[in-house]
Amino acid sequence: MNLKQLSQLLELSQTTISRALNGYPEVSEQTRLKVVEAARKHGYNPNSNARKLATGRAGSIGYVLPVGKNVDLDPHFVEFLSGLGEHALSREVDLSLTPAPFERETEAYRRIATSRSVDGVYLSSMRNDEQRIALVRGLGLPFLAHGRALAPSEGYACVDIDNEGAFYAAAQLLLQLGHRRLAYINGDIDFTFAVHRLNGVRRALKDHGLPPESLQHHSAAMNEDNGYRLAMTLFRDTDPAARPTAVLSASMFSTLGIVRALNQLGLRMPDDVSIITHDDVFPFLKPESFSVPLTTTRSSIRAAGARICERLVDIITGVETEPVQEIWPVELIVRGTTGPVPAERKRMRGRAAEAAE
Amino acid sequence: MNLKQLSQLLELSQTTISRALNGYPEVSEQTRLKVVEAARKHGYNPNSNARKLATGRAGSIGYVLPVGKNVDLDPHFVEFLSGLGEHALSREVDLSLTPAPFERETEAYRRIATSRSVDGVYLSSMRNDEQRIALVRGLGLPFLAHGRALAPSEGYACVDIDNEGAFYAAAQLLLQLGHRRLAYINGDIDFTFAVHRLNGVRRALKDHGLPPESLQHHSAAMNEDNGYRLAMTLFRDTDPAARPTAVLSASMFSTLGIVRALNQLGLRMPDDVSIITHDDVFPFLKPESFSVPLTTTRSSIRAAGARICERLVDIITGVETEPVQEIWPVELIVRGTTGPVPAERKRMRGRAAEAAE
DNA sequence: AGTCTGTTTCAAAGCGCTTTGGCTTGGCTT
DNA sequence: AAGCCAAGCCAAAGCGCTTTGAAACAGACT
Repeated sequence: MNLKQLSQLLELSQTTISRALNGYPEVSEQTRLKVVEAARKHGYNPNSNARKLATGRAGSIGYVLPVGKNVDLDPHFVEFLSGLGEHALSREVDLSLTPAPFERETEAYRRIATSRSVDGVYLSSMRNDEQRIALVRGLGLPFLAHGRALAPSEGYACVDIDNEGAFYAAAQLLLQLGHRRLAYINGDIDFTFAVHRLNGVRRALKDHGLPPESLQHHSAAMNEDNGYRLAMTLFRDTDPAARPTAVLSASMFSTLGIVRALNQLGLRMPDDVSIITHDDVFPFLKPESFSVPLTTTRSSIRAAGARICERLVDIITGVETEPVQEIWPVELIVRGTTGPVPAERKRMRGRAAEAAE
Repeated sequence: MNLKQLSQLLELSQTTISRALNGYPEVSEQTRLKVVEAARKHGYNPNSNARKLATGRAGSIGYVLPVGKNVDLDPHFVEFLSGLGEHALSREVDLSLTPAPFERETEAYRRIATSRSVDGVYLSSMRNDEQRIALVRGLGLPFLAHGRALAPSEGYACVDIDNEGAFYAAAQLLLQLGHRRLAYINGDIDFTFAVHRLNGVRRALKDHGLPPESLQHHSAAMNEDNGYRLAMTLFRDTDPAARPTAVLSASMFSTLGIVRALNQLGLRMPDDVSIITHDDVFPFLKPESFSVPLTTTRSSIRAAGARICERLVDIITGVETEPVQEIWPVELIVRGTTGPVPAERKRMRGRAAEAAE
């Protein structure tokens, strides 16, 4: 059933049917009702490709899906997608994923843009040497970034969290608890979020008058393996006197591994080691689900997905005109894995003992 | 730059250009070269919507994304997506996600079908009361199911793993190790995979002449929380003599929780409790990444994604005509969490002691 | 020279929708 | 009675591509 057939059936012009269904005012309420009813009854739906061609609007937002034998779509993506979908629903937009290996990414964006298959794209996993902003802008493709680039640092729309602020606050808490030797098990430093977070930690150290050497920084993909491996290096292979007393972790996955290493080495949280982890709010892995509930910096990646969909649609439809950089604050939630530095703890126990005598 | 402009530029008809670019034989090699070169140079890409309209092919496969405030897109999906994308790449198909809340799912499929926005869909998370197969078939929408329905049990194309066989083998191993009281922490029993797995476990028990009561079966969404909660119920709240000595777990996420509970209760694997888990092969959470490496049944959900994309394209293009049900075998991989039943273990230690005297 | 065959090109007709511009109609003003 | 306006409808022209059917041309064969 197409428009022509329906129009013949109703003995009305295609124009009228189209207008009736799309809510234009030039059609009487009476005919509109008749049309809508008939369309429902005969299961008529406009052919989306014809409509797209006629309007020039695709009604969908695009994403270039990085794929390849060794590329893992990480769970952050699906959580983000969840949020995006949640909002997409209310705006009736679809999501079009174009798989592309890293080396053909540019080509993929180019194709998306010139073939007009989507109205706009969102970019995520921003890198330090980010090329895509210039690319899609040059292609005239509306876009919204999840995260920020280092350069250009302004002049484009984005949604990001205050990574630097979050890790500044986290490091500050540890410093206030007396910790003087910190470790940070960061994500891949090629990504800007990792850079921002590191900046936050370093700034906190500096503000406390500590030298850069008081931080041991490791950067690697955020997964259990790396968390375990790096924690083992930190705590097994180093001089106990030089060991960090607190660890910042960029992800709950890394932390799974860190906790495993600590357990294996017989180190306890927070008595021997304090931990603060960034929590992206995964429904399937919660900070409370650890042997000791994790102290975390928290920001829902899903909420970001929903917001990004919302704003991207606004950008596409021209509601949002100026490129605004929206930076979300991040909560620091203290649970069980943060405590006074061991020496301090000992001293306090000592005092308590004295008092008891 | 569109076809018309390019044709004027080259002083050739649109027909010739179109044919040259699409590899039809009716155009001389010389002009083809000229056309291809000019297209590349001017960055011409056919408008995808116009092409879709003209050909009637969408060049993309669809998926109805379940969303809603309380619906979690689980990590299985993203892994699956990874595989799908990997293959989609080589076939130049896109992936179109249509978000829909559960109660409007039917409507979403209907809309997808009548609007011809995709060439076919894949269905996943098959339920016991599966309605979608009849629905999409009725709509004339080519499809491929990931997993099987209970009814209809045949007559449609699917890719599934041998869930029953896998859990039969897993239960059998435990029984051979002397375990007589098993627990199975299953996924949501509304899904067919959970039913198949339960069938496998029950069949193994029966084949060993054990009564149904020797299995404690719990069904819940597969996450850390539920794993922890159910394991606590099994091991803390029950009479030690009636406690299961081995646990089957449907997912690594559940197992994270189970292991946490066991740790907390001071029970050790495999000395006190044996565990076998199903492993979907997540890159970010591996069976080796547990305090004791997990014995697992293994099947890559990512590989399934790739295969499903491949077959769905075949189905759409008419290469695959008969609906084949492809059932993949599942490996059982013995690692550290499976051992003899505690009593047996004690007896063996007793023997060893006797022998030593 | 005339016919035939095969190659290469083209004009034009869709695909199914939206949208422009114009046409009727009836009611209202002057 | 003539003129005007808004409301409601329509025919037709796109949107940018593919594909059909026909034409033009060259070379080969009578």
